[in-house]
Amino acid sequence: MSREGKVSLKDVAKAVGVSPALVSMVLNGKAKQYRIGDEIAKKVRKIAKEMNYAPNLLAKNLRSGKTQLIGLIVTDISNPFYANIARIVEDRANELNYTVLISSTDENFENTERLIEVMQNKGVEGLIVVPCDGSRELIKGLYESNFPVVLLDRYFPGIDVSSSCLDNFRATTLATTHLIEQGHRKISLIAYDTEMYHILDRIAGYEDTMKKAGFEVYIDVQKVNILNSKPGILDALQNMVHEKHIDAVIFLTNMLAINGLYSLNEMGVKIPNDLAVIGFNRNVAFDLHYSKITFIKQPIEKIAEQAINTLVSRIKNRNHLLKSFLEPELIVQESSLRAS
Amino acid sequence: MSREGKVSLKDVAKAVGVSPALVSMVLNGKAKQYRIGDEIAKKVRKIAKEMNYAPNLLAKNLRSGKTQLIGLIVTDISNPFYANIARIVEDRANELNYTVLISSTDENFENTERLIEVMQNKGVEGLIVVPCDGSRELIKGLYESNFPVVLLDRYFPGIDVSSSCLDNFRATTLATTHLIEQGHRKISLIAYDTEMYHILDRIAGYEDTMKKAGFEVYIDVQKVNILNSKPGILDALQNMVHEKHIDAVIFLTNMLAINGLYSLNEMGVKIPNDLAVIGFNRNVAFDLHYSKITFIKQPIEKIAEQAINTLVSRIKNRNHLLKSFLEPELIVQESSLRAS
DNA sequence: CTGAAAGCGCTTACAG
DNA sequence: CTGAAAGCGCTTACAG
Repeated sequence: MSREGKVSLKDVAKAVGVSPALVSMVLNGKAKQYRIGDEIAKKVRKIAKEMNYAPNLLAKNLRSGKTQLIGLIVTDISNPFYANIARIVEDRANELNYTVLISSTDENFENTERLIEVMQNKGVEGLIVVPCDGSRELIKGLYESNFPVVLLDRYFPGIDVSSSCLDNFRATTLATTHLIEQGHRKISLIAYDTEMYHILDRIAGYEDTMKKAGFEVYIDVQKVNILNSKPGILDALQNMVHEKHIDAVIFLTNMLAINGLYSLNEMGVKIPNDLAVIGFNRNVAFDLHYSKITFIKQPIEKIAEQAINTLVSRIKNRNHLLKSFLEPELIVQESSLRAS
Repeated sequence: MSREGKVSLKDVAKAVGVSPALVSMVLNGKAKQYRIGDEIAKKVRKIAKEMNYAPNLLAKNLRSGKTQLIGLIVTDISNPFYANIARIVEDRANELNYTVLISSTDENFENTERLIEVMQNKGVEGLIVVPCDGSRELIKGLYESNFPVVLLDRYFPGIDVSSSCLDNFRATTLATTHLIEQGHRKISLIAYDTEMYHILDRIAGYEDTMKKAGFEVYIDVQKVNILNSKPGILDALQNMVHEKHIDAVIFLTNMLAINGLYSLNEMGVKIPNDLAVIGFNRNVAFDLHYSKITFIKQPIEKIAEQAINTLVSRIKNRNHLLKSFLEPELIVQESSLRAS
């Protein structure tokens, strides 16, 4: 016996005095389909309940070839952004009768490769993946082997894999436009060094807006190492503030913003008088900052729900493809307002 | 076929020209035990690798009666504290060859009850649970049915269930002592309204320290509603500051501290000059605050590792019981220093 | 309308 | 040393 004291289908069948097959049919809601008598069906349900019968999902899944398992591979589940995503994916998956397996890659390609394999061995029917730098071909391979995948937060243009992301171009367009409207001219950007399109699009939205406004001469994008961003950010900010005398800075991720604010505090830069600041994603630290930080808000729930819904559709229908780019919102607080 | 294109044990056996049983034994490292020839064993391993064989875990687990699955039930996985815990449990569980299922209860008893049942139906071999108010008997029942459980972050005295928690009494003892040493006398506490012992112990540590120091007359514990703490905290703080003229306040959870800092900002209270403050758990907002917030640091990694290690020991050995209370650390920053 | 049989992919006694 | 058989708990054709 695999689970001590657990009642099996057979036990119920014996108690009712019918075959296990009949019990299985009734309990799976196929009584009608197999034209099983109402009386007997009712009796089966009643006794199953009394006996506290719960199906052994392992057996059920083995037999049906379905595991009702999906995998969520993020860069780091302890990052609040992904923790929020996980919570929503979890809740929605449960509604849809799926169980979620979660793992973290730490932005590492080998980990990503390994985790995908591990998850597949565990029988996941599909994956939601936050891909890291260099994983384009890996994801493409998954797609080509016809395995259901949905990318989350980041995407690759040119391959037919579904994705659920922010409209990153629009995000920085909103932010940059707002700063220009506030009278800022020398606006700078702190990004990290990557080939990933979510960041490239954010940079493009900024550059495009600056050029359209006629400020191309001030375009200044500084890229730092994501795995060790603190020193890079401090250097970049010192250069921007002391040498280039910029008016405003947009941080392209939450972590860059947080580390950037540390650096600005250290440098004694006053926000927004010395420098206007815009951050990315909500963070309690933004609201508790002496100058409440303006930030780009991602529609986290929509991104997560879109991802899980798309994945499940894809699992059920081999031809489903959906790339969605969801609308950001600029939450204007004190840090970006024109110095008075 | 349950997984398209997947090679099964049988396929490997056929390719090698032996029985499935033999392949199973070799691949499970039981070649020696069953005295299988070195040659043949090597050949099996080689061909299995070439064919990219990966066992169907569903079948394996069904047959062996083990799922290698454990459940982690927290109050909210999107809470950074639990997200951090989850990350560590996840990593450690993988090392031990277990897969983790995660769910959130939102501090709700019915959810807890339901999730425990759902997880058991999914075949988890044990559970790590953050119990909510009112779940004492539920946990006791689990224990009595001999199901492996380890409580995390919170515990119940008087029942023989393993737990991995902070030494909460010591946490507030450290904090209160520090404030007294800084010359504060009218020290107050913001707690939430609960019967749970992690909070009661924190209160006790404070009261005990205050009494020993001879300040019983100033003992002032304010309890707020955890599910809607903002208004309660504001009221409490206004009362404390304006009526009782306290010198210092300790917030008993991270969330209380964050919401408390909002309120203090609104009230225009200056930290630490008007009021000394100590928070709970690390939070970036503490370090970015205009007055860096002193806080009680939990040994998150130890708590998480202890929980998973204890659970796995318990799964393997029916008589294993371990209640651990781990050492807090007071990280002293500006917010608690004596007004100069 | 209902039962007996086969089989999902694996492992573990049991023979030899 | 190795193979054939049974069985984990379930579901799905197949009979009747």
